[in-house]
Amino acid sequence: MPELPEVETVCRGLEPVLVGNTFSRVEQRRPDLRFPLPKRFGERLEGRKIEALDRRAKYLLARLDDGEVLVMHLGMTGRFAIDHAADAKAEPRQIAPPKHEHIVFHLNDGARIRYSDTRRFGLMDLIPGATLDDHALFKGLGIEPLGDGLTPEWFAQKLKGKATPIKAALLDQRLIAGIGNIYACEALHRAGISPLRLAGTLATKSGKPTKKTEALVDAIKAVLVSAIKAGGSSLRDYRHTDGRLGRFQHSFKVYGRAGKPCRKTGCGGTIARVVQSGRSTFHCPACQK
DNA sequence: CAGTCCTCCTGTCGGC
DNA sequence: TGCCGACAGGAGGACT
Repeated sequence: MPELPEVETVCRGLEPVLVGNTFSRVEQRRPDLRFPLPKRFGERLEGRKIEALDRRAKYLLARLDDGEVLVMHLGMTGRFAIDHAADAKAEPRQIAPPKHEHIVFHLNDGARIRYSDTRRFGLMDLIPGATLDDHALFKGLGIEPLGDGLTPEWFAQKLKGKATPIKAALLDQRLIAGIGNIYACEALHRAGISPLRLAGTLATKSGKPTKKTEALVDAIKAVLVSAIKAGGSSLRDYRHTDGRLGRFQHSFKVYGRAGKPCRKTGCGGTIARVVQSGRSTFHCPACQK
């Protein structure tokens, strides 16, 4: 579910509540999400002040005052909801928590942050900040698509000789980190590139960028920036931390639009759905080459 | 090594 | 209605 724009939106929603605040108590209702939660997870968080909240790829990183980092990933269905201090106080104690609400962070000022995750593909871990980059989750993670590193020259060099379809390359978090199924489809449509095209054909033999490489780099950045501005995309589970829905799903040109007309001006094509490496790809065969 | 497929888990939706 | 299969935003790990 949540790809870079959704995680970024969640990060911006949590930041003003978390940063400068201190965990007073953590309710942990099951021992694991996708992986076992760290030993003594709650106790290790209690009393810790949150100094900063960052996003890396699709991960949220809460920097704690003891040098540890609370790493959080939303998987497919992870969701944070904030109860501000006044609301948390006003509401009577719940009789039974919602079925898939697994973790509740209580903060010193009385606010609560509730994490729910139906499918439990999310993860949380506590990792020393100094070793974060060497941790298995982050070692080998690719560059940020909205950073300075993503240039046509860099991308062409990476794609050179690749025999995999460009759609799969966009989903490979070891190259560019943060793009998921929706934004891979949307970026390719925006760039006029077929998702079936082999990645290596987006560079010259010597690894130089082509017009297509440039178009794709521009499209990736543009679609992610637009989606962040719209507060992400809401399909099934994704919500802002205040419960609002994202709006970018209304701007989809291809995702989820199989059988509908292509929205590119003057194209006249029909959006098709194909399956690539087990996942749905939406594209317009008429204008994506 | 590169590339592909399966799997974790729960819920929903469409077809018969 | 009920049952069954397909599918859903991710990504680690096991294959070939």
